[in-house]
Amino acid sequence: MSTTSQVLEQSFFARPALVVARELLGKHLVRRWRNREQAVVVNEVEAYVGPHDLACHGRFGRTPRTEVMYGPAGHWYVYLCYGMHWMLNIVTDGEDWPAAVLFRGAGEFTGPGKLTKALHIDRRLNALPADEEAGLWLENRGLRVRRSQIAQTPRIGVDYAGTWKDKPYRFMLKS
DNA sequence: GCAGTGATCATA
DNA sequence: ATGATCACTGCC
Repeated sequence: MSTTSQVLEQSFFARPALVVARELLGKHLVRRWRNREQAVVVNEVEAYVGPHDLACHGRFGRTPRTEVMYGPAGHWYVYLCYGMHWMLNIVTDGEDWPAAVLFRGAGEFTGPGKLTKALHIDRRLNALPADEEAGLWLENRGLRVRRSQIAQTPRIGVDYAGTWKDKPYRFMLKS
């Protein structure tokens, strides 16, 4: 049993989105909000791998919204979807390469919109580094995830993405 | 199956 | 200024 708890640094995220996504399973997403701290185990993520990925927001190039994806890894990318739901992503890869991992589920919260609502996440976190000062960060608390515990499927809600809609870039912890 | 909801971006 | 689109959710 591990007693250590390591905050994930930028170097963890400055790798390909597919690698980061897989390794985020079993890590703890920690939220500090109004002097309370809540930690949930990440159990569902999706990788958006770059400008050639027809499901990735970076496919249209730099815009005000996607600018943060072109910046350094380990920063939050938060945007509003369908006028109601905040989507939480962490920027991956190197600078000038738009890629990110979407958090779809953690702890008892299933669905990206329900997760952000439960953790009080909105655009105030956009473009902030994932650290304790921001009030939202990731930790390795020593949970082991075997490859046999990971399920991989196509991503959700990207039917517009041509052949990229079928890429198995969604990673889930089997229960 | 589909309405709700509003930011974002292209077009003008 | 306008219109289309949207990495979702909840209710029919």
